[in-house]
Amino acid sequence: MGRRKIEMEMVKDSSSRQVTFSKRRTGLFKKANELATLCGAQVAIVVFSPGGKPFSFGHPSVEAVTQRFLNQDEKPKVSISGQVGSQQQAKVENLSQQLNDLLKQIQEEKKRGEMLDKAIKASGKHKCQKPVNKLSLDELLQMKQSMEELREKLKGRVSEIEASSSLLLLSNNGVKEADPDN
Amino acid sequence: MGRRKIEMEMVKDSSSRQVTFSKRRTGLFKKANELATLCGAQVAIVVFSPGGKPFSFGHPSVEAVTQRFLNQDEKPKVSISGQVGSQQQAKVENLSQQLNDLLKQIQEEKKRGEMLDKAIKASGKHKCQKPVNKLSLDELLQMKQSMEELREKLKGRVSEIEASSSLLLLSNNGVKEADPDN
DNA sequence: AACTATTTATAAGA
DNA sequence: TTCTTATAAATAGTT
Repeated sequence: MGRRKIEMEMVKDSSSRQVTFSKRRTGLFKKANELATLCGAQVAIVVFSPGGKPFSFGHPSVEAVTQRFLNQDEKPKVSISGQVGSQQQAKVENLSQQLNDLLKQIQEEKKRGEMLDKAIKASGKHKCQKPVNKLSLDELLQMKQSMEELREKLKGRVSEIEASSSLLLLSNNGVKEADPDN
Repeated sequence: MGRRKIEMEMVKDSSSRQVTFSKRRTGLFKKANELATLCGAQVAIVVFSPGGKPFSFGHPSVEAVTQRFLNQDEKPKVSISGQVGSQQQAKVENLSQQLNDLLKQIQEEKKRGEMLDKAIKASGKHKCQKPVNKLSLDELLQMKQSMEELREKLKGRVSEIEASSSLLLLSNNGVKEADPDN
């Protein structure tokens, strides 16, 4: 977005990279602030510069966003209890199992996709002797579209789940704002 | 940045606000990805939509960045029954890792889908009007159906996992004891 | 979900 | 670093 278009790869010169980082970090935080203001959304960002320095942005604050889940519904404070602990453990294990299942099913879809590829190549090889008719081509295109839609949905859902897990992690540890100038 | 300049205040119309959120969230994540790529920086973002849905972006992952962030200014953390707490944390981390892997596979799938697109267009160029042999056509139709069925299964499964995530969050909330601000 | 007219971000340069 | 400016990119309104 400047005098010239730049390749999307690591800026080689260390000094230039630092300049780019500063400019773009400012831009990113500005965008985040706009998103929060315009949409009433809550946003939390943590960034480490190439030099390893931490920066953060939060609206209303990094902490507020990470604590949101906990403040959502009031829960009676439960003291340390082996029983609660094992319930948690069971839930984590159950969650892991479901993720495994999901993984397997996605792999199955991958196989099917590969078979689809073969079918298409095969029909192409025969040239016009046994070519694909319009109907089957439409079917293929439909199939492709539905697959892409599925992937998009999955991607979105997984992001949401990831966010949940991350926030859980944060809430268990506590969060602290970093000084942007350090 | 569009047809007209807009005021930096909450978009009043709920529907428009949702559209604006989607567009800008996409833009924000793209900017974050560029920052990470160009500068070799680590970035983590968590956003709540006006509707309350969580979204996240992370490079290399939200977990990796948040962990680093939390670890840098290490605080003596009061743990209920220290052992259980760290076990839970380890499990959540592992869970997050699995989710990351899922994301990667989905992205790989997307690439494959793009190649499929090319293949379909290529076969379409031949303008072959003759139908494919019955066997392969049946195969294609079968494949399409099974894929659609799989799609439904996956959608249901993801919903279950989301529900489990919520339960997990709630259960952990009940056990939390240490002050998150420390 | 695409499409443009504009605005905004920013890569170079000073 | 900060400012300037030519250009690339994001996006508001529209379809």
